Amino acid sequence: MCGRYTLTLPGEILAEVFGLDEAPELAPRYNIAPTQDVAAVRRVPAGAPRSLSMLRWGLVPQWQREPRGSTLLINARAESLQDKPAFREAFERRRCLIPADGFYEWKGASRNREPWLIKRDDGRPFAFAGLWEPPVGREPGLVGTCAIVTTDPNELMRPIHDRMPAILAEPDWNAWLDPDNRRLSALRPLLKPAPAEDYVAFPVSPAVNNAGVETPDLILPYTPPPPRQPRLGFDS
DNA sequence: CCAGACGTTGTT
DNA sequence: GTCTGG
DNA sequence: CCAGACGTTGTT
DNA sequence: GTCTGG
Repeated sequence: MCGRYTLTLPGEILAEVFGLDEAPELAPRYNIAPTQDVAAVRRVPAGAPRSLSMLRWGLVPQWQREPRGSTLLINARAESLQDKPAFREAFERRRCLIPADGFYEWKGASRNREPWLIKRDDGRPFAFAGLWEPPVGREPGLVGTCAIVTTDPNELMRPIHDRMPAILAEPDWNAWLDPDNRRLSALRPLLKPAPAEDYVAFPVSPAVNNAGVETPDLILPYTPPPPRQPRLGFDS
C-alpha cells in the first residue's frame, strides 16, 4: 500500500529529526501522489553525510530502456525484496528514508471506499523505508526514482487495510541508510509493522481522492454524510 | 538453449 | 476493462 | 493511491 | 542484469 501521503512540517524540523546539515526548503504537501517528486534522505556517495534530494516516486530499474508508465513501481513488498529483479540491487545498495508525517489508506471495497489518514499521535515525522535508482536515459533535472516498501498491517491498520508502509524505527535509520551495509538478513527484520500504539487513524474527506487537490483541510477529521434514504419500494 | 518479463494493489 | 497521468 | 481517458483521418 | 517459461 501507501499510494498517498503528507509531508507538512517545516524544513527546520525535518533537518533536526533526520540529521541533515541544512534545512531543506519544502512547501507543506497534503496530498503527495505517485509520479511526483518526493523528498528522500540518502547517503550518496557512500561515506557522505545524510542529504535530502527530490526523487520521482515510481522506481525505474536501470535495465529498463525507458520508463514504462504501465510498470510504475511505487511500492515494493518487504517479503520479496531480495527475490525480485526489479528491487534486489536497490535493496542491496540504494536504500533511502522517505520522510512523511501522515499517510492515506483507503478502507472498504469499490463503491464504499473511504480514505483514512494515519499519523503519529505525537505529530512527529517518521521515515518510510525506501529504495531508489539513478535516472535512466537523460531526463533533465531527474535525480533518481524511488519506491516505498510495504509490509503487514499493525493492529491499528488491520481494520482499514491489509498492507501498510514499512516505517523504520529511528535507531534503525543508520543501518538502513549505510550503502556499505550488505547484511540484508539484518535489514529485513527492520521492515516490520510499526507499533500501533504510536499512531492514530481517522477518516478524511474523499476530496483526497483527486491528486490535484492539495489543501490543508484534507488532513482534518471528516464526518461522512448520512446514507441516502432508500427509495420506498426498494429494499437493498 | 533463447525469449520475454522484470510490480503492487485491489477486484472479480 | 485497461491504461496513463498526477 | 484515484481519476480520467480510451482514436484516426482529414480538414481548417 | 537476472529470472521464468517454453
